[in-house]
Amino acid sequence: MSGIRIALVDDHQIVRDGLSALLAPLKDIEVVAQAGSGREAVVLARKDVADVFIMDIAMSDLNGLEATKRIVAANANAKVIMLSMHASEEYVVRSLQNGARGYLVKNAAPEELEAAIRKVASGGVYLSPSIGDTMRTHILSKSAETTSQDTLTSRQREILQAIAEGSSTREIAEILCISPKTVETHRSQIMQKLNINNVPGLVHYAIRHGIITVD
Amino acid sequence: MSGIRIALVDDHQIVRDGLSALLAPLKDIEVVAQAGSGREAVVLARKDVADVFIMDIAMSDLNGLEATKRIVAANANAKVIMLSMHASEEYVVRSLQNGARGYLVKNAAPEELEAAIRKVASGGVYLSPSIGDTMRTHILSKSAETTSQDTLTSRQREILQAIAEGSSTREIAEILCISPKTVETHRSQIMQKLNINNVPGLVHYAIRHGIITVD
DNA sequence: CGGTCGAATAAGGTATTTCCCGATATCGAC
DNA sequence: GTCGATATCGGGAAATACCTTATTCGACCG
Repeated sequence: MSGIRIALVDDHQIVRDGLSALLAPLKDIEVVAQAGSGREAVVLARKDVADVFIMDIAMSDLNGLEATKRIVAANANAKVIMLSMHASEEYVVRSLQNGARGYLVKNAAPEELEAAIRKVASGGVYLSPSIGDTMRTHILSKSAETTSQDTLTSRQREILQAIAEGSSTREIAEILCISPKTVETHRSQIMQKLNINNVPGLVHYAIRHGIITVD
Repeated sequence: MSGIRIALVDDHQIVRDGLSALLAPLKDIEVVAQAGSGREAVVLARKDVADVFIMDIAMSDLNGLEATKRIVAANANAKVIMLSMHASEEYVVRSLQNGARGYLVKNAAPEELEAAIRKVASGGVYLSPSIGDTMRTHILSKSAETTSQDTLTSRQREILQAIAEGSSTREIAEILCISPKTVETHRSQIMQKLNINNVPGLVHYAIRHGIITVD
């Protein structure tokens, strides 16, 4: 292997460029692509342009968790490292469940980034040191767990995210290239599944389950 | 002046390091300090260690707006460039009101960062190009402008809370013993004041401002 | 292999809600 | 004492939601 090919996924260009600059001195690590959204990242994964995806967990158009799931589904070679502001247990667990191989909190030292990339590229799993305690408590408390399965399908989560971010039915239909009627149907099915019957309730659910973030 | 001294303020070290790496090639611009919180930044300002502060607007311990106000109060020489994810009119106006000299959206090109630093260091004001339209609409749409203050009346807060908690227009009307029409009027006036035009947006606002809680 | 089931897509028709206009009364400020 | 902001309502057009039904497609199962 001549080098490790990296794709940066974050909806802020300045963050991407910053990461890119951080990685530039490392000769065998090359940033070969950038994506400003989850959707773009999935396209990159299909083309197999990169070995490791460094992905912000919170993005507006298709969030990092969902994007990760699709990336690993689209390309078994692709490894994903999640970048997050939170060391929240739920995010970590969900990231790993969705196929991520690494989880870095954003206030990690830059050396961690390199370490994570090398570990993940060689087939390992890397978690920020600050994750340790979180995970331990998680595993211990896992006895009565029942896997907090959201019964939502990925399509439903996608639509829920858009709704909770404030997109109108029509806008969602246009973005996803489906009929507004279909979006309505999805919305009602989501509401029925979750037993929620108003939009604010959906927003609360989405926030609690990390589908969107409010900061 | 031998060079421009920069202080980076962001609560994520990896973002600070990224910015630092971006600025490293510029020989007359030197990053002399970093702060991981607004409070630390204020301390730096008192010591007069930097000419220009590059500050994330969203920080947990003391947000960028408040920190900016204290920095310019503590050191008249200090200039502040806000870094934000949003081109929101409100943030821009509040930033400038609080004494910031520049406003950059995070998905700006890296060249913008340099341009902003030089402009601000020489006493000017720099706004991201994408701010132009925002500001123009702001000035136009507010001929009778009085204030861009988001000070909702207590009645408006009351209604906003109910909306954000999931009550329908009709339900709110019944609870408050007023006409649904009145509730509608309140809602539109709230939306107009806050420049938000959908219910999820109101929910986000209410959460951010502690009018409701999600946890 | 045929059947069923869940998921995604969509349409039609009715009910409800929003949106845009306007209106009135109060109340504090200048 | 007028002016602006607030709080209260209504009419009517436009948009949206809600309910029901339907088709397609892959998966799974006996």
